[in-house]
Amino acid sequence: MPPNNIIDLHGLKQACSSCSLHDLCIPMGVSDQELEALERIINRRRPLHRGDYLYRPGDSMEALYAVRSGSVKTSALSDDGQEQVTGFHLPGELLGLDAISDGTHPCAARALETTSVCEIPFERLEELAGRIPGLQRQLFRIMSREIQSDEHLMTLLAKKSSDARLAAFLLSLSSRFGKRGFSRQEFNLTMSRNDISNYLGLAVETVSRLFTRFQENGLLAVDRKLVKILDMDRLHQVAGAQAVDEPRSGKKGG
Amino acid sequence: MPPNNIIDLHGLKQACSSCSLHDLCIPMGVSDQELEALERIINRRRPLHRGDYLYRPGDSMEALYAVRSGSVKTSALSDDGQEQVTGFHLPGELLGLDAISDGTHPCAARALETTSVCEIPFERLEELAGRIPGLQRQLFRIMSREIQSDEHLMTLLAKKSSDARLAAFLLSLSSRFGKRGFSRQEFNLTMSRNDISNYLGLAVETVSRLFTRFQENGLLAVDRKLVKILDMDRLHQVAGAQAVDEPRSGKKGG
DNA sequence: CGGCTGCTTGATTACGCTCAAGATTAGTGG
DNA sequence: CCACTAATCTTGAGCGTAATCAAGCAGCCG
Repeated sequence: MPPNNIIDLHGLKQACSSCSLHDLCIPMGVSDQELEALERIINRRRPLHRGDYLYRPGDSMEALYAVRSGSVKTSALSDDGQEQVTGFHLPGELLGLDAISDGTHPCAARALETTSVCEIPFERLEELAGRIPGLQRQLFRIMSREIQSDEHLMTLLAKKSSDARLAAFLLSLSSRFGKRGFSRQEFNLTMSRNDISNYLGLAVETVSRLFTRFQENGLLAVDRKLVKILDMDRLHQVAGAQAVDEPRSGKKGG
Repeated sequence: MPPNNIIDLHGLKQACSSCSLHDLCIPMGVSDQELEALERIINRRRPLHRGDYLYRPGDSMEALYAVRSGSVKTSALSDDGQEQVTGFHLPGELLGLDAISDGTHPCAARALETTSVCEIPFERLEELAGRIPGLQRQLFRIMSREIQSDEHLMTLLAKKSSDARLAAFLLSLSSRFGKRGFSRQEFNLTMSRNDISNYLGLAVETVSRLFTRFQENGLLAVDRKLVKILDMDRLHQVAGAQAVDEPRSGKKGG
């Protein structure tokens, strides 16, 4: 008989142990035996299509979600009702951590492309974490990392010029793609220019102009959604300092 | 004999059960019995003076800290070496959550005034959390709340005008002081204008001008560090929408 | 093929920054 | 307690970056 610790929905098996995201996702630092217990509580959700909501603000939080493939955007509504994109999530990343405190999702999560996720019922995860120290620790670590990266983004928004923001954004994507075994030089932006600008606290027009300028300056080759990083070093410089970009005309970046 | 679950350092007893911050701090949602176990691992630190570091970036993280009295500012160094203030922490708030993932503090924590903190050795806290479900849950909640409030700040930095930022900042302080039993209308800013401007992603001069304008418009009465909120409703309006402030000259807020 | 949405480009505006100087406060030592 | 210094804060003038407004272009859907 089929082992029922491997749930088989929609004709696809899933198992953390064989998952390529093992090193990035929850299982990291958990023994094989403990992994089985974790696998037993995880459900596989039907794949989401572009634009589908994984959850909406106000939805009660029953589970965390780990992205398996595809990508997801999370966004909050500010007091005055406008959207603020709070993050883009790649395979191996955990969604819904901000909902634990209230038991209700403060954010929306929407698929940017065809996306599949693992659903991890939170109560059972909590219970398991109490019994498996390595799992508890890993959850603390993941949440801590989230806080750290939020602080990083705060710094970006508070202190950096528009070109530094976009450069840092591209480098972050590059690095995350690299960790997942994809190219660090060339990748597809699954989100719209609008999403990017929203996330970075800029106007769409500014982001569009920046892509053009980065391309003119030989930092990137951009073809619609496809981005090729041509000069990683200079991109790092642009991301680090403020407007150290070097436009061909000699005038200071803007 | 004195119960040795109440540690007595520097002549001061401490006990979570009798602490006025009970409802805000870790103990919330933990039974009396479990509280004793928590109290046993918490150390009391000698009070910090204004400017003292609780920890510095790069310090290894051995403990979390709960503010008991006073206030603390946390700040990170961005790639290009400038300071970014990431938060101001009032009594009952937990510090050091961003250090769990690496075991190293990415931020500095500095006392803004004479401040006392509880030191909570993290390894022992983790171990305890594994045995006390309510404690584990409360820790997840606290970290989740931190993520949520970071997202809120991201929205502030990405979308709001300068006056909305300052208004939101003051309202946040007001609400937090209120929860601690202090006045919501009148309080002291323990941080410098520089710290505020840094935190809000503005120039010092802008913050200074905003205080002046808020006062001219009858929103606040400001006397150096002392702030009195005169019109809470309009301050909320300013914080919510962008530049809905109504300067006497009739020109739109800027 | 037509209508739509998303993206790009241009012109102009404005918000908040920078630079600069002066005022007030806090800190220090006689 | 007061004088002196240093730091913080306030105010003003001018500028620059990115937003806004406006139009045209390209890709994508039915």
